[in-house]
Amino acid sequence: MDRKSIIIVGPTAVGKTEYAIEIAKHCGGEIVSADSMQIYKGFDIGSAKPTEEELSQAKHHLIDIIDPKTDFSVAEYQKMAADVINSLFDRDVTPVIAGGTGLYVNSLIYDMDFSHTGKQDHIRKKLEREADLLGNDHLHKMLEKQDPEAAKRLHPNNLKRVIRALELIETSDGESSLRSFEESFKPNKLMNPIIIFLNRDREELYDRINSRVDILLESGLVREVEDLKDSGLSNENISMKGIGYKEIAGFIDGEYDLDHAIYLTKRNSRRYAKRQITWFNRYPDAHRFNLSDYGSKEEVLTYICKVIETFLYQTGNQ
RNA sequence: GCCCAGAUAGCUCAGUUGGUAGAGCAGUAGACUGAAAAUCUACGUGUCCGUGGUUCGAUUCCGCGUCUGGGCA
Repeated sequence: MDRKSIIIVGPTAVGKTEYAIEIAKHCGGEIVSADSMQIYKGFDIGSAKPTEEELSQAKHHLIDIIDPKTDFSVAEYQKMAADVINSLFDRDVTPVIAGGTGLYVNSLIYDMDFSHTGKQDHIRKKLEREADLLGNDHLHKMLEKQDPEAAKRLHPNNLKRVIRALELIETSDGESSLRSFEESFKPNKLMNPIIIFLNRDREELYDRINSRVDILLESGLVREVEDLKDSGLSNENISMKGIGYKEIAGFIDGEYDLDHAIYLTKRNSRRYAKRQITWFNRYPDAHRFNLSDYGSKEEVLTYICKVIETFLYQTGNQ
């Protein structure tokens, strides 16, 4: 039996959800989300989760399952996704992995190893304090002494990364170090994926992002953020750092007016889309589709499905 | 109609004692191994409103025009 999977990636608001559903229907697959916000319970409007109607059209996994008060990370995602994907393979169902979180997708298609030390809160806090007192360069110099390779890759101002690297050294007797992207560029042999990279002309994409933010507000985004805060979530929770959430939270806290919150949400979504495109541009084997080049959704789907069919019915020889 | 102020990057504006210009924001490009919707790095762009004059040289000074604010009638 071939263990083949389909991966749909692309920037926010490009239309991944609807295309993933069509593709899943077309090849009898089930959708596995690779989205770091849609995974949280209660983050419905701001993360643009699929609607009830969309959910009923294809089975979705890894959406709406994590308590937003807990700290979640790629490591957990990788494990959960692997379980889901394996169970789909067992049932001879094609996984259609869809989402915009590049690191999550990488954790599936590349051999990324998260078995070493996890997050170490006390060390992290200590180092953060040190950076505060002595400056970013100080921590970077510390890292340089103990792991020159990692230090070379990390800019001193990228505090989170520098701290993470030091955290690894402190907890593992210098054994493990922060590994580079290149080093882990080995494909995960269990996956055998075909990657579909959906994009649009920049101007059109930005128009879609801007008007989607307006729609999210009309659908009650402010209310959703208020409810989340009432339920005990604070701005410090990782889940609340999502675009649309942190900006509206600032408005609710009285830092600025709603118009400014909307402006920030739109701008940050645009910048995020830009970063996603940069990330997915690194996938050498991705099949790219610029949706702006086609007359209709049906037309694109014809082409996409053709590519997928060729892939699925190739006899696997891995 | 008269008086005053302004017109410079996509936007808001600074500046050039006359030698064709720079900040913020927007934008563009990139990095990424346990926060990733996070975090970090790098980079432009210009008929300096038009027109005539003074000048070796005008975006800068002067005249006229146009437009935009504000005031007075």
